[in-house]
Amino acid sequence: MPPSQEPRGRADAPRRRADAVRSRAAILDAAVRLLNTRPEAGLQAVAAAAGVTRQTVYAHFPSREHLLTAALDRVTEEAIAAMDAADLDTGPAADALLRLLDAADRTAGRYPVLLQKSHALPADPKADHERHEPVTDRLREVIRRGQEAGEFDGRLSPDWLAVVVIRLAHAASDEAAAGRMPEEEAAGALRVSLLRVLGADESAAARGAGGA
Amino acid sequence: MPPSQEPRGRADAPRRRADAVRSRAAILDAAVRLLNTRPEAGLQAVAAAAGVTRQTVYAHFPSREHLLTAALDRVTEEAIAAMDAADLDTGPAADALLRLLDAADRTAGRYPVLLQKSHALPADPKADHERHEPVTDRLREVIRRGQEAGEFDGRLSPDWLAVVVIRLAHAASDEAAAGRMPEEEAAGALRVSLLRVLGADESAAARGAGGA
DNA sequence: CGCTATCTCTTACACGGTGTAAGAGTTGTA
DNA sequence: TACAACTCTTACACCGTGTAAGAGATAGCG
Repeated sequence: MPPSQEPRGRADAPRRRADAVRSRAAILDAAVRLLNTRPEAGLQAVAAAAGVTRQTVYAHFPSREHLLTAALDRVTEEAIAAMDAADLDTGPAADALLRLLDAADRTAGRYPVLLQKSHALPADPKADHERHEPVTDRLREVIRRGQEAGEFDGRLSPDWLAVVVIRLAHAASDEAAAGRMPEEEAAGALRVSLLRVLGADESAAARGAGGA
Repeated sequence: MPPSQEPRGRADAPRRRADAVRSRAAILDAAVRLLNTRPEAGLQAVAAAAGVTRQTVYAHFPSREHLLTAALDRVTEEAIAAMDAADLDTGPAADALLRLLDAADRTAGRYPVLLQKSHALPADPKADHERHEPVTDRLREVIRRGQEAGEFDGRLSPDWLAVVVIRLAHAASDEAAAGRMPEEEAAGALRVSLLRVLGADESAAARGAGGA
């Protein structure tokens, strides 16, 4: 994953110094790490964890909320990269969808607390939705492909079905995390539920049963 | 809805005064009203809206979180009452389920912001889950009844299906609220999705199509 | 009606987090 | 080396939470 933000093509940008990028990265890093285990931590603590003063944090991020947003963007990028690594245009759409969920879950599973509070705190739900767009885009495409191939039923729109898939995946994940369902049972219930709501015949379920 | 908390059978309770209950109710009332439109409002503001001092608030609720919890309990009670008013043991389970969702949605729709932040802020998800138990209980029962009558498929557990129903209902509600789907389309998509995941044949969907 | 326990109000303080500000010191880079 | 960029130190104002004590008001009892 390339840092992807230093040589900002902008000609009017007054050229950022090397230690500035280093500081920014350290802060963002500390924020992700610390806020994941203690979401209510103050900027003081974040700064300390980054080996930096609180004022330096404010030098890079105008407010707590901005820092939060940047941290979430970082995690989202990671998830997107993981998703792109699992080639979604290959094989049956049902399998691709399960691979997609697996990739997303593996990344998201690394930041449980942070993600938990993410769609809660951010004040305006619009930014949250936009952040997730790249994720739902890929999901939508897989669903659309499955519908066109006759693998999924086409009466419900890919947009709605993408939302449904995400919600159900979260539901299964939450139930398992809360200990109300064994991990394995949750995965199975999720798979069956998804295939049903997608209108796929259940033979597809048997094929995918090998995965955890 | 009876107040249901004054003559607390407890003999050791030193008898609460009338203005105390009045204050408590006013505070709770103001909290629900105010926090619903401005969730970040301080206790100062809540107290003012209740016509009371901040200290009086602390006399009734030891902390902000306790007040929040009490306010959510109040709303939950209201939702439960609405659900019990729609007799769920009558008629086809699919219809009962839609009535149940309608009742819940009508109540929850009155407190959009409050409910939005509710499952976010509460720090520990356990209390949140317990609060919703009475709701999921009723939902589970309807699902179980439908399964036993052969109306729904029985391969997925009522526990999981209850969770699924709630999540999908929230999804449809959110999509409509965010303007990403017309209200009517969201309701339709929800109905079809629910019946599919419940394993009900789609003839039931046509019957319920009259409701908004 | 009057007494008393209860409740409310006023005032005050401590603490922590957020955000702003200015100046001195340090470090990267031309 | 010299300048610009960056960081650090120190300091302040503001707001929300939570605690504390005492004076004042009121409900409910006999």
